[in-house]
This record gives sequence, C-alpha cells and structure tokens, in this order.
Amino acid sequence: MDQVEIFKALSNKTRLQILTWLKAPELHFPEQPNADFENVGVCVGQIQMKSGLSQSTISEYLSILQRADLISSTRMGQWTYYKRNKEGLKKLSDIINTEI
Amino acid sequence: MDQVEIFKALSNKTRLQILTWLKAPELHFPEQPNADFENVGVCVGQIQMKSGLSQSTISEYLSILQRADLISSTRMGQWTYYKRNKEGLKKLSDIINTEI
DNA sequence: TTGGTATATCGGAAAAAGTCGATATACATT
DNA sequence: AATGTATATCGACTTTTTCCGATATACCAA
Repeated sequence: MDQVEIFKALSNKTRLQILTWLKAPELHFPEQPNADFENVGVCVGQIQMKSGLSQSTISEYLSILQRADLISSTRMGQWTYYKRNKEGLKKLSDIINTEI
Repeated sequence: MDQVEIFKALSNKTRLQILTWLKAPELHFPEQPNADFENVGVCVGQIQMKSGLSQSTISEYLSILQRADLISSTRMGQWTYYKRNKEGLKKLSDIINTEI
C-alpha cells in the first residue's frame, strides 16, 4: 500500500473520527444483536447515523479506509461490519517512527 | 494544531520525501558551507533542486510542513534552512498510537 | 545605491477530493 | 416471485489541492 494513500485516508475529519469510534465501539455505538464489536466490528448504518453524512458518502469513506488497510470488513447477512485493522495501524506507526 | 492538517501535510509524495531526506540529510544532500545539517538543517535551494519541482512549489510545501509542526526553519543571511521538528513528530506518533 | 541571489507570496489553470441523490446489487422475508 | 432493508456504485456539482510563472521581499556585495 502506498504511503501517500494512507495519509490521504487520514486527511479528513470524518474518517479520523470513524477510526477513533472504532477504537472503542462500546463507548460510541449502541449494543448490536448477533455481532460483537471486538470480533466483527460495527455495521455501516450505525457509523452513518453517528456521522450525520449521507449513506453513500460513508460507504465510500469506509472503502477508502479499507483500501489504506486501516480497517477491514466482514459481511454477515445484509450487513457489513467494519473494525480496525491492527496490522495496518501497526505498519503506519512503524512508518512514522522509522521513515519520517 | 489540527490533526487533519498534519495528515494533509503528509498526503503528498514530495512532502513525504522531503521529510525522509531531512531525516538523514548527509545521505541526500551535498555538504553545506557554514551550516551543519544537525543544527540548522538544509537550505531551500538544495531541497528544491533535489525535488525537481519549481522554487515556488517547494517554498509552499515547506511552509505546509512547518504549519503542521513537522519541520522548523532558521534564517541565516539570505538562506532559510529547514530541519525536522522532533516534538511535532513525536506528537504525531502519539496520535497514531493512542487515538486511532 | 545598484545589482545579484535566495526565498516568499500571489494569481491562476488543471486535477483531485468531498459530498450528494439516484440507482444498482445483495440478501432476507413473505 | 415480490417486497423490504442494507450497502455499494454512479454521475454530477462544488470545493480543495497541485503546481506553475510572475512578482515581491530580504539580504548581500560591489
């Protein structure tokens, strides 16, 4: 993954917020039936509602974050759940600490 | 400093390269008379030449990086030298490791 | 004080990103 | 099969970013 794309993904207030929300979902989202936050993450609709932006915008934002390896998704039935991608975030931390 | 502005500053290939060059100036720039890399940094002209972009573009890029607290500048005579801002970079590292 | 060199700022054209509503797709239920 | 719900994709419009050349400013040297 291109480093520039990672930083572009982070260059937006809403996308940064989504990452912080996903860091502690239990603090930011209501309980979900049939899906625990740690294992599968939070579904798109919850994130969209909290953000206040349109469904299409949030869907695109989530795929930008996913392309940057900052989050990952799981499809379950008609829902898609997104959670933090720890490996990608670790890699980002390494870039900051060793390359720049 | 707004987090988004920090990531925007990093969302450009040339600006990222400048940071990596400034991390090890002795590997990337010729010796400078009257100014050692560690204390004052590298002058704008050297960075501009290496980048291949125009003088005005590089001058602006350097101020974007500086506004994000990623580098700092020292004026000496007619030259401006830029170097890494360790505190700003540390703060960025902390954001990555604790907030997202 | 005149001219030369280094850097900063300004104004603009082109490309990219932000954001929406409309539509498509995928799955579940009846 | 038909309908409903969740998410993704598309097309469009607006705003922001990229990057340039021209010009301004600051400093130095003759």
